[in-house]
Amino acid sequence: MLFDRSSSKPVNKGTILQREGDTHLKSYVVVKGLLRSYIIDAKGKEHIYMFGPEDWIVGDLQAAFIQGPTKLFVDALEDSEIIELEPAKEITDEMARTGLEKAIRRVGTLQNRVLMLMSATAWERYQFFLEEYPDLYNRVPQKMIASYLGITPQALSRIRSEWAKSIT
Amino acid sequence: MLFDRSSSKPVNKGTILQREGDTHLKSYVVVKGLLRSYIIDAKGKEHIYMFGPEDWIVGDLQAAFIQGPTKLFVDALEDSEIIELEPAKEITDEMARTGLEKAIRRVGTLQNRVLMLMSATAWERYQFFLEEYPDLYNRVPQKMIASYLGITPQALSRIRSEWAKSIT
DNA sequence: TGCATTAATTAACCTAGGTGAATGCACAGG
DNA sequence: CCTGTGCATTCACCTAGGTTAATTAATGCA
Repeated sequence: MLFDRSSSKPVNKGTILQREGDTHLKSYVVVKGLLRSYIIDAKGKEHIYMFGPEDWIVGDLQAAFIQGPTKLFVDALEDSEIIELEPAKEITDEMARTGLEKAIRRVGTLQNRVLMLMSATAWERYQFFLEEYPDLYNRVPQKMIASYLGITPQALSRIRSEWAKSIT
Repeated sequence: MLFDRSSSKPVNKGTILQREGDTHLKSYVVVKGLLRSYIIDAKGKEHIYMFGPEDWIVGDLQAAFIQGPTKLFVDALEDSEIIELEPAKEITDEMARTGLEKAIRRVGTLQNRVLMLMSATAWERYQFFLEEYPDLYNRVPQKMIASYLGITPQALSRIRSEWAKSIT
């Protein structure tokens, strides 16, 4: 899956690229840096849906495809370089093919995540994160890792300190 | 999304259509009846990944696409009529288009599920199930609903009895 | 450089939901 | 018609992780 890297544009850390309710959704190819997508639930709590380090594609595939409003926010956790993929009026055969591949890769990621969330303890979830995003554990604040795992920052801190003890 | 319903074949309740480790994976269009897919985790526990009532497509999209082995089992919870979609050697433009639509629909379902699993209490999960599969609550045993929600049958029983009390 | 804000840690306490075990039901097979 | 097996329910008990709050460590930012 190749993109024209010369057309990438810079976004500063903290920039919000997509908000809940937005339509005409783009997708974002991360050339450099780090994006994330997240929701804010009915109780006002933030839940990270996915991280987007280099080479990942971030966006709401589903809402973009059906041209409905999204529930997901997207913002930049680091100064980044991204390529914006415009929403298509007309889907070409070529687009369907590359889109299929992207969508299926996403299904795989989500499938693992669902199975993980249904069966894993907090400690196992942390292991899962370390495998899924090996280079992120010291790039993102722990409260965000916790949010991604569906646990509190305190619980994550506990896990890490027990783990540190266990290897002494 | 139309299929040739005349080519459907019957499967008996209890038939296992796909096992962990299988390759050359088919997808199954449910014409009538009910399938489910599930995993068995490292501790030997069964977790239902999705139900497949009428008009749903069941299978491991990801593993089928990359032609790897699956982690998912698929079996029939009722006597059913299904259409088997063979794994494709060559993906035509037409297949890419319909496949894209299926994959994206699946992404949407999984996205909701992830967000639900990360933020919802057992009671909220049950509500979610009732909305997602309105006609299934009295078609599948409660222990399977519990397995789908990621809670124990006892917890589901508690929820239901509290709910029954609350409407008295 | 200092001040203000946010992140991480730790500890005490609480609660939702898990575990194990007992009981009653339902229905499948002989 | 009986009997076994598995499902649902209920209860007592337990524990992982949530909550609240205080303390310290980082990280802006002026």
